[in-house]
Amino acid sequence: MHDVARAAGVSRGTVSRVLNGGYVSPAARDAIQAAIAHVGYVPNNAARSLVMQRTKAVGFIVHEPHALFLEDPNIGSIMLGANAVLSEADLQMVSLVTDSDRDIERVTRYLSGGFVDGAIIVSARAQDPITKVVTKLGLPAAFVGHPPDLRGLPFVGIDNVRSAREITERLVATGRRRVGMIAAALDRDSGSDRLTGFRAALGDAFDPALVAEIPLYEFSAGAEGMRRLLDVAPDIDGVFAASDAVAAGALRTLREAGRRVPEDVGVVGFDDSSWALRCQPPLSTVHQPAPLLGQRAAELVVALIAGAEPPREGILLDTPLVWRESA
Amino acid sequence: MHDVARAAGVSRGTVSRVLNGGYVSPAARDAIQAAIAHVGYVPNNAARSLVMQRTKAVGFIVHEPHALFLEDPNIGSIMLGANAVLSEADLQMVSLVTDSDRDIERVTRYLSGGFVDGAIIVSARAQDPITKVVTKLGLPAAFVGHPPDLRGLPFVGIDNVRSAREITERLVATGRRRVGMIAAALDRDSGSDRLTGFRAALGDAFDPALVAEIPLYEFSAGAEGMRRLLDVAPDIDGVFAASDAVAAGALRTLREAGRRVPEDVGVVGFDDSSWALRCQPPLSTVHQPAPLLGQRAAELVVALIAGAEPPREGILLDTPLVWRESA
DNA sequence: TTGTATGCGTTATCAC
DNA sequence: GTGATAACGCATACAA
Repeated sequence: MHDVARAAGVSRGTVSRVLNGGYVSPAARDAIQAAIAHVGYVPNNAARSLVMQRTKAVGFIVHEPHALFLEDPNIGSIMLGANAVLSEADLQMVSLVTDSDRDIERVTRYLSGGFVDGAIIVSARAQDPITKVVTKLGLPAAFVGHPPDLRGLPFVGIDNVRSAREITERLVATGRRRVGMIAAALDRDSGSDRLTGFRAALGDAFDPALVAEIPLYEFSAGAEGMRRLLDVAPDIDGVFAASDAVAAGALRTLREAGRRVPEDVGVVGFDDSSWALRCQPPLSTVHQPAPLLGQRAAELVVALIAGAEPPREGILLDTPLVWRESA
Repeated sequence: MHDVARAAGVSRGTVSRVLNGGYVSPAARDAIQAAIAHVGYVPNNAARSLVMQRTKAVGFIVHEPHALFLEDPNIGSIMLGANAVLSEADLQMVSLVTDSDRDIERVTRYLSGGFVDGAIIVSARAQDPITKVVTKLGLPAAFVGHPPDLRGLPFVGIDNVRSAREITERLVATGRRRVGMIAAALDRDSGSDRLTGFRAALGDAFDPALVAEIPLYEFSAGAEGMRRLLDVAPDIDGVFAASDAVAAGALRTLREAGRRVPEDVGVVGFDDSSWALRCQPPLSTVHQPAPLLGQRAAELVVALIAGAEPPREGILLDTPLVWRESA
């Protein structure tokens, strides 16, 4: 900047003013802009954030061991949704992957070090180091997903229990007698909530034997889960898969077993991701508004950064059923 | 920090020394650490980078309009590979998504503003704003993929021409007479190179009519491409799909058309992504070492940041064929 | 309208 | 070993 000021024959203060839009004469402005272009000057963000106390950057963190970046079709959409509104607010979204404990430790340092003005955090827990540092620092943050122990912090999510109950009821309404579930990720709230909803829908008809548990929302695990279901209940005629990817796996197993879908067995999924349309037949499923989740979360942090009061309670988004041909 | 110094009864300089590991008496050290814990002090990165002239952060940029984060199964693996080595070097990887022209402009500002010490850039072009700013600033950077116009800049990639030629030759060697290609993303070097390799493998037997062009590496586009191939050449008995996702789409079309794979027509893909094993039958394909790509690129920037000379030429990684049951 | 001076929170170079 | 003090590059209140 010193160079620019000298080249333009003005003081550094004036240069700063044209950069930030203050009072400056047209003549000086022109000279300075020419000088800027000439010396190829770029302002130093570190210095700027030091004095401004803000970076115009917002962190996007998926706090999940071994980044399910690769697995979960929703994450990407959430990211893009968040980025859209952050971008509109001229905030740079920086996404931080936490693939190991060491990463988590470094990310917390990054957050607390003042590199970002706020953060969006996907799938966190209250006892997480990241959640802790956020609350401790009072960093403007919004969470996506709502683990039971996170109440009190601003979040946006969906009602997994209710969605699961609704789609199960709809499945039952197609006349199924023996309906089971491939339940995934029971250690996460999304997974256990979906099972809860399924159970609620069935009421007395619920049969624990008809629940196949798998660790993750994965295609291959879904195929395996369906195999187990078929073993314990060859007469099964309805299946609620905990996600579309899981449902796709189930479909594969059913085809291999010679069962027709939806004639012999009805299958429903969850997410309404690209899997749903890619399946044969296309899946009936719960629409999860992933991009909207990201948008709302971003709007939250933007408001928080602007000084707004954190909302008293979380935001729950609608999850309409989309009925296709698999049930 | 002022608070810490006062609470511990020392000067700020001494506090800084225990943080960075300098000579300091055990007594003072203990007092300071206690004070740090007590006031909940966290160092300010902005101030630190301002004086240190480094941030210990590296940008990871996928420079592709409308982030193919969602589409490309490789990106995630490249990211994780890169993060692994950056993490090892205690560097924070921050990934920047460019989903619009506005994003691109903001990301260039972010890069030039000194928020990162280096960058890894996936699928860039020489005339890109991002590439330009990188070269102009002399920012330590490594590119993944090697568009023809990028020579001179450090990169790591694979030999698409050769890989495509090899797998096509292998496909022909299974006795196929009429082999076609579903060529995707011909506007990108990866896409056009794979077509070039395919053509080279076939030599005189190459028939332009047997090339179906699709815009992106997508399942549904693959299904559509296969449909077109079947129209122009019902007797087709071999297909090279430009990616596994494309091949998966082709498989769907073939099944719908009543063709058996590999009996009636042999199909091969590219990437060796999760699609390959998910297909029925599992795909023969070209293994693309995505995580390694990320690792090597990260190693490059780490070396560059440490002051190493940029390598004279790019690094090309091996792409072994993996032969399964689809051909 | 513009120049000057001060401070943002650290590290690093000195003397002590 | 430790305490002052000068940068680092910028924004801004104040003076001119």
